[in-house]
Amino acid sequence: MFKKVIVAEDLEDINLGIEQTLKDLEIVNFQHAKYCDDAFLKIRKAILDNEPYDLLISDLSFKKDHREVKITCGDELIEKVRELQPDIKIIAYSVEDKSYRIKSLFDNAEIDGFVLKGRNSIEDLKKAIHLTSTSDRKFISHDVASALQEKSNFEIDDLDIEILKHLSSGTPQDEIVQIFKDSGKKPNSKSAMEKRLSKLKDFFKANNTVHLVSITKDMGII
Amino acid sequence: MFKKVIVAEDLEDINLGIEQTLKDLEIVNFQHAKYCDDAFLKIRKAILDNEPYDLLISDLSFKKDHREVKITCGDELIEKVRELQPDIKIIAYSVEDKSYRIKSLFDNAEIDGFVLKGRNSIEDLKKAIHLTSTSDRKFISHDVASALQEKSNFEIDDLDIEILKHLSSGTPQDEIVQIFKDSGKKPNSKSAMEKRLSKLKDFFKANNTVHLVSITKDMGII
DNA sequence: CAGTATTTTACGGAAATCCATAATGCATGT
DNA sequence: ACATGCATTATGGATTTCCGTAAAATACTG
Repeated sequence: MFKKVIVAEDLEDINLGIEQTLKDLEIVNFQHAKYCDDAFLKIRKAILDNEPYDLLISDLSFKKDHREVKITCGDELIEKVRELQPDIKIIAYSVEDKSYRIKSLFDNAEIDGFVLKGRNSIEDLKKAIHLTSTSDRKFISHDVASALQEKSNFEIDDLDIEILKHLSSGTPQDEIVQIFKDSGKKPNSKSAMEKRLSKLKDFFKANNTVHLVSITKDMGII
Repeated sequence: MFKKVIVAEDLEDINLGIEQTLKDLEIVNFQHAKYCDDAFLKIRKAILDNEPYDLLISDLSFKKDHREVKITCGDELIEKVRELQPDIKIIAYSVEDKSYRIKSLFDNAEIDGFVLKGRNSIEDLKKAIHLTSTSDRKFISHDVASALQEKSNFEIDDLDIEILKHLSSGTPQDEIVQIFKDSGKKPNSKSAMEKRLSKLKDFFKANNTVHLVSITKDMGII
C-alpha cells in the first residue's frame, strides 16, 4: 500500500471525501493542495527531502480565483509531475467523462488510473488505489471504460485543434490563414484550410462549421 | 433553524461534505437523494405526511446513468419543487458560475440562496443556511455576487434559445425557417431569422454565427 | 534521373450568410 | 378613412464559406 500520498483538489467537500477514503485505507501520511502550483511544489520538495510521494490523486479542473497561478489545470499538473518523477503513480479523479480527454491522459501522461466522480466514486477510488499500489495495472471506472477502446484520436493533430479554437473565438477562415502565414506555420493556404475543415467535419459528422465547433466543444477538445 | 432538510446531490464525496456541515449546525433530520426524481418524490410524500421539509439544498448538474429519469437536472427539480411547495426555502449548491444561469434561478425559480462550490464553500453553505433560516433575505456567494447586478437577460427569449439550439446542432438557417413555418411559429421568414441572429450577435458581441454559438454554449444558455 | 504518388496550393462556380434598404401588413389614434 | 408608427417580410447585392477540379510542389521509388 502507498506510504505517502498527495491530493490535488480544490473543492472542499471532495477533499473531505477523499480524506475519509484514505483513512479507511489506513493511509495516514497524506497532504492536500487546493492549487496545482502548491501540489507541484510539495512534490518537488518531497523529492529534494528524499521522501518522495508515491501517489498523486488529482482533479482535472480547478477554479480560477484571485490568486495568480502557473499551472491552471490538472492535465498540466499531471504532465509536469510525470516528467519530474516518472515512477510516481497518478490517479486522475474527475467528473470529466469525455472519452477524448480520458484517453489522452492514459496515452500522453501515462496515468495509472482514472476514477469518475459520481454516485459510487468512493468505492471506485478505493479499488483504484488498491490496484495501482499492488501492481502496475491500470484502473478505469466502469462507466468510462469504453474510452480506452476508442480508436486513436491522433487523426486530429494540434493544428486542427488550433484551427478549431480560432473558429470558436470568431476568427474567419481567411484571417486564420493569415495568422498562420504570419507565424510561419506550415499549411497556410486557403484551400489547405478548407480541406482540413472538410476532413474535420467528415470525422465528427458535422453538417457545417457551427455544428463542428459545437461538437468539439461538447467533447472537450477545445 | 431549519428542522427538516433534504439534499439533492449525486456526487458521493460532496454528500459527505454536506452531511458534515449539517451536523455541525446541529441539523440531524435530513435526507439525501442522489437522483432528482427521488428528491421530488420525498418532498411530495413529506407534504402528504404533513411533515414537509423546510429546506432543499440542490446541486444543478446530475450525471446520467443507466437509470431512466424524469427530472434530469437541478434547475428542473427546483422549478417543480417551488411550484409544489411555494414556501420551502431553496439553496442551490453548484460549481456553476455562469451569471446567466444563476440570475435566472433567482428570477424564475426564486431560490433563496446560491452557494458556489469551491475552496471555501462549506463556510459559505453554513452562512447561507443561517441567513435563510432566520430571515427572508437572499444569500449568494461572494465570487458570483455580480451575477445579480447583471442587467436583465429577458432581452433574449425562448425563441432565441430555440434558434441557437438548432444552429448548434447543425441546422442551416433556411431549414430553421422551414421548421418554424411547419410548426406554425410566429416569425417564419428568412429576414426575421436574420434579424434575430443579428440582434443576438450584437448582444453577445459575436463576430459571426460560429462565435455566437460558442459564446452561448460557454455561458450555459444552450 | 525519370516516373509516380502524395501533398499542397490555386482557381472558380455554387451555396449559404450577411447586411442594408424597400415594401407590406397591422394596430392605433384622430 | 386616413395618417402614423411599429413589426414583419421581401429583395438584391456583397461577402464568406463550400466543394470539386486542376495545377504545382514535394516526396518516394526503382
